[in-house]
Amino acid sequence: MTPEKMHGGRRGRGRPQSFDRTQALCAAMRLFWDRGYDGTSFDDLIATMGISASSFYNAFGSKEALYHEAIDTYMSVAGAWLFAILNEDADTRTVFQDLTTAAASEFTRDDLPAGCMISVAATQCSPAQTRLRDLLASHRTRSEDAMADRLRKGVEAGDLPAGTDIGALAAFYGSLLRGMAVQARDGASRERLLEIARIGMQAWPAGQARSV
Amino acid sequence: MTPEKMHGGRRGRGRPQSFDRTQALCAAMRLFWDRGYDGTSFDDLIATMGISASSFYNAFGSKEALYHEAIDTYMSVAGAWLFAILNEDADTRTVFQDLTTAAASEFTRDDLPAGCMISVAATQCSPAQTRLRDLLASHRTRSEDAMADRLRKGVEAGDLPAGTDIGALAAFYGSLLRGMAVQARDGASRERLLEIARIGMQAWPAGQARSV
DNA sequence: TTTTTTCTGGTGTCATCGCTCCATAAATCC
DNA sequence: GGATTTATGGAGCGATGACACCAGAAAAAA
Repeated sequence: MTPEKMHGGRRGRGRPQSFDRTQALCAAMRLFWDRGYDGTSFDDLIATMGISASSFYNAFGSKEALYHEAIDTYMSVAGAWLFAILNEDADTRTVFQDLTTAAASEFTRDDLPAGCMISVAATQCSPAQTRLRDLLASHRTRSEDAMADRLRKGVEAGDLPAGTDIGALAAFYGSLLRGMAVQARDGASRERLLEIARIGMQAWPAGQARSV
Repeated sequence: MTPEKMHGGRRGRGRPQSFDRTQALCAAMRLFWDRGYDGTSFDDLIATMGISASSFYNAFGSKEALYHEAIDTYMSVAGAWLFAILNEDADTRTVFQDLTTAAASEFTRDDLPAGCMISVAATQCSPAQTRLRDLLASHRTRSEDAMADRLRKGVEAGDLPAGTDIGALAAFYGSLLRGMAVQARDGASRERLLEIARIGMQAWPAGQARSV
């Protein structure tokens, strides 16, 4: 085990890295986000990250290891809004309203690639990438489970009818978010995504005031 | 221009093909459907199709040309249910109800790959595949436009309120279908997809009886 | 300064990918 | 049957992908 490649601690003995690891990782994340795993070549990566092949290999181990790190970074940084909103202290309906509208905004930021890095990744891939596919699918499941948990709390709090099908409702909003991610990648505007979000909230259980 | 590689007419002059072109095309379609364009290699293709490299190249021209043919085949065969339902002579709400439930069934057939070949394809790809990405995106747009057209007829027929935002509603159901396609690829059951479809129909405009 | 430890650029390697060429086999037309 | 036309199998090609190695450079520790 190497001693974690000096995390800020900066007390290694030899020559220090000439590049910012975090920054390089972020650059890689954006590239993977935009082009997917297969669509991003080794050469693209080191060019974008501004480092040499050996530095790359030395600092990140392999393309696949870097992808894992990029996913983790995405989950804890760029995709953190989802879990943050699910932990909001608000009415359950409000939480999901915020969730869908935030998705519309986050999927169309002009400082980041469109859509979501996880939502649609590795749904079609070669048998050699089964591990990657499973990883991505598990992340999707995790997001959906988090939504289900929040819905369950909503039922307990009386925000939702007792008989509400938690799993189905979470799957519905999960589907909607993933569909919105595809739309975003196809170039849909933020306004269009907000309209989709608004209509999606019309499906919220039990009688609300409705309008179209 | 070669004379269309003898379509059934069987009146070419030289040695006849030893394989069924349509059947080989179908096999290729399934492989592309399952693994995507990048995830499907030349060798995978000719192995599955049961032909040699030169036969492949002779009969289909290139991997990309074959992909185009596979997409066309999908649209006119495996994905035909969508347009068929949109042309049904029924109440607009019924049409969309049928659409979403049919999607649940079609996305989980046990004789075909899960999900949809078009919905989620090439959303993340290398710059070299911009053409492919645009092609897929245009197919998605076409499906959504077809839904919008049907909704417009619904407004004209009085099935929907005059002020209905056609584009937004079509985008909503487009998103839902694409999300369902991802769920299907991740292994969601037909029942789960039907639940998603059912909830999606709760978002239908104007006061319907509602229950969860 | 010397030693030690680590980073860095450049080059090389091995596999795979999509594709092509060529000699040959198998049909049809005369 | 002979000529013509087309398909087939097999070998191989150039490009690219991901990775590995090595000699040298640079900084901390002694």
